[in-house]
Amino acid sequence: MGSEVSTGNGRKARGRDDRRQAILDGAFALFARRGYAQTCVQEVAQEAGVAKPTVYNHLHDKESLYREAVESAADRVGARCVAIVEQLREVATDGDPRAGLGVPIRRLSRAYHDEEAFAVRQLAIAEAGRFPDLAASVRERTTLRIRSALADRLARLALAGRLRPCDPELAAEHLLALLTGPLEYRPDADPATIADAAVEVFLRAYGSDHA
Amino acid sequence: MGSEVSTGNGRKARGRDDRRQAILDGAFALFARRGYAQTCVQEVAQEAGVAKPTVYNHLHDKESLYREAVESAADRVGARCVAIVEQLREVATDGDPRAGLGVPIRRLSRAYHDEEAFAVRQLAIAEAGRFPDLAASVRERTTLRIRSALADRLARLALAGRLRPCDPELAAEHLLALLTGPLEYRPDADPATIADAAVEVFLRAYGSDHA
Amino acid sequence: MGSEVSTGNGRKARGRDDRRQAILDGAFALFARRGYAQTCVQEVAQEAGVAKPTVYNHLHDKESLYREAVESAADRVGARCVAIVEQLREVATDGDPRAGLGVPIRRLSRAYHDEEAFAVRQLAIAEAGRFPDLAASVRERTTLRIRSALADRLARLALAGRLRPCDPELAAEHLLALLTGPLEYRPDADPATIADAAVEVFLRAYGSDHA
Amino acid sequence: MGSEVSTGNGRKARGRDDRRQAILDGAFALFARRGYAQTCVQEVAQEAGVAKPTVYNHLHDKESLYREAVESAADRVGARCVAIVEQLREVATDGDPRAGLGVPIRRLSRAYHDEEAFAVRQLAIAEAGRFPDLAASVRERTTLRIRSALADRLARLALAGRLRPCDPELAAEHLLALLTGPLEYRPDADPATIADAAVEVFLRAYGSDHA
DNA sequence: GATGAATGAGAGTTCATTCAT
DNA sequence: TATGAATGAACTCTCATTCAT
Repeated sequence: MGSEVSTGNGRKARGRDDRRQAILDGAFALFARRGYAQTCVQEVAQEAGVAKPTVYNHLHDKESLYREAVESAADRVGARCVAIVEQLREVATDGDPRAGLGVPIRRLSRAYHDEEAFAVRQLAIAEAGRFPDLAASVRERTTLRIRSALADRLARLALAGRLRPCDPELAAEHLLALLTGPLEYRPDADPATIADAAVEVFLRAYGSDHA
Repeated sequence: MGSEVSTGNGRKARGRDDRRQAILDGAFALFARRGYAQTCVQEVAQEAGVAKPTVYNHLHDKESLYREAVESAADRVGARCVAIVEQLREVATDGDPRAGLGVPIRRLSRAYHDEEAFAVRQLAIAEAGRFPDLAASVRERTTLRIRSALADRLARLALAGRLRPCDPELAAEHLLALLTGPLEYRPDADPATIADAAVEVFLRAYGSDHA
Repeated sequence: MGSEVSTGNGRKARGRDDRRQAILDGAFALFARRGYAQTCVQEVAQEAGVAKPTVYNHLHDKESLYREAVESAADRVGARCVAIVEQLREVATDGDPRAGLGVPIRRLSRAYHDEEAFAVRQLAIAEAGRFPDLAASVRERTTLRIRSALADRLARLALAGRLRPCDPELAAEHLLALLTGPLEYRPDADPATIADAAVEVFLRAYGSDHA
Repeated sequence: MGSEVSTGNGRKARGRDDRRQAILDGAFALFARRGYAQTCVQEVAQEAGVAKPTVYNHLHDKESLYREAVESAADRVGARCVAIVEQLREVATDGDPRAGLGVPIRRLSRAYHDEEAFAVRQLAIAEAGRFPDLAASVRERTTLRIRSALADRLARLALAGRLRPCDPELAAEHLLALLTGPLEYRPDADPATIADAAVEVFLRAYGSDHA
């Protein structure tokens, strides 16, 4: 309660931001379901329970609306995945790498292939013509951020002698590729199974010889 | 006389198909550059040097136009890649696998990541809302076909003892993933370099022990 | 204050309805002059002094526009004719029926054959293919309503012994047919003359014997 | 067989006319079902089993096609009705007019209200905007021709003292009106019943006093 | 700040009509 | 003469965006 009324300003501002976020979330859902051109601002307004001009008050035009909706969702997805990668921190530096990697990588695989993550990637690519830099922006917020966090962990493992010496950035790319690639071919496969096979292959290629 | 008739017919029929293909090719180029909604049929017609209704005579509506343009290009890309994979036939069954794989995989990497291939994948995903089955259709024509051809080659290599025993389908997926994944992170990287690293990792994981 | 509000609301609401009615009236005039297909929504908008989408805001599409324009005019025509028929109320129950019927039937004849009434009937029939129920709807609003009012009057006359006993519905149909029929053959004839002949024949057939 | 091959010219010419008439008949059926604008020349061609340009070879453009199709059907309808009216010739000049009129008028009623007759009247009115003189042309070919034939018969009856002296043209209009009018109000009524009531009323108004 | 109403611009689609064969 | 193919011209409808309240 205290926080609710802490300041008149705070409440208003929070209210504004909430409404803005509600619009963005509804917009993202609609864009994901129907694509940019099929989704009209009218519908976004309805979904958020406001009138059309209100949408224009918060997001200046349809393009901003799209961009911000996608980037906002990308941040969410990126944050989720990075949080999982960072759980590799302690567990993975000792013990059998296979055991240490297994569980987190499975979780990463699931998070990286859930509905929202797919939608973010799709929307970023779909309108590459209209938003030439959106794909890069989303990549920054998701893939690169995740790769970076993962490379950190792999570097520590290599330093600890649990992986053979390697370029950690490239190793991370390879691990993520092994995670993502097979789902291209079998969209209905179980991410966990894919993950286990990926770890297997990754360790055979990158594990230290005496492992 | 026979040749006259057949030529006459052939010319006509060929003429029709040529025009149709010209429309599809122009459409694909425009769709790739601007996306589905931004591209108007008028422009497609201009690009192909015909009038708008002619486009409608050959392809029933804008949606068919898109679908057929994308599928036609997908067939082209698939055929190119499969042809390269099939060059692995002779070279790869003897000698050092590294040497045998290196060149064709580099070529595959380039073919798999050229402009047209990118565009095909992008257009298939971009309008998943409007064409729910197009992505699958394109996957069938490109990725799955290529994976299948590659799995054939890898199976022969495994049989020849040049790879460790493995599920050739999964091995193919992994090799292709190692080829494709890193380009997601560094779109400007050199496909050849990527390819070499991919082969390196692949062989460390899948090569027979005494290699 | 109450009046202010109600006026304000009234003005707004009235303004909306006025604009809607203006669109319908303009549309009816154009449809009558050129037919459904020849009239484009653009012109309707111009005629009403609004922009094209405004027409679509008020009437959902061209078909609704047509239907509502015709039905609205039909209501007008029906109301006019019924009002005339109801003037038969007092005059016709005593005195010479010929004298009592003469004037109102002349007026009815004119009202039933004025430009708007013709147009309504024509537009209802013209697009019977596209609007299979419009003809019935218009008949309900005009002919049947008028017949019903006229049958009421004739029933009273029969009850008063001024007409021979008869089915008033059928008698009304016959009177109206005698009024309308001849104009089919001579569109330029004077409705009043036609009316007098109709009354003459009607009374010879339906008048009480001692008249 | 003889007539089939009587002359090469005859056959050809007959073939031409047959094809032309087939086109007109198909066109009339389609126009009746869908209206002028909804019917496209393509469909008319299909219905007649020829290619589109063939239609243009026989009938110069869509407007001629419509006009000629409607007029041709109008001639058919008019001829049928006139033939029936002319059966009044012998029967009606002696004996009870009621008996003499009854049957032919029933038949006329049916012929005047069959599907084709309705369609002809509808198509003539429907496109009054585009073909300002078509309604008059059709009226000439149907209503006026029938009225004229009927007036002839009624004149003979009057001359024979079986009807009171009257303007036969007007009397014919009135009889036809009594026949047609009630069907406006009850499209599903039985034409024969209507006809009987019409004859009843007509004779009460126009019958000679001592009948 | 939020809304109902209005609009300018533009796109897909259809069709009568004409060539070239 | 009959046709397959091509086209110019329209027209319906939609939508992002802006006023006035």
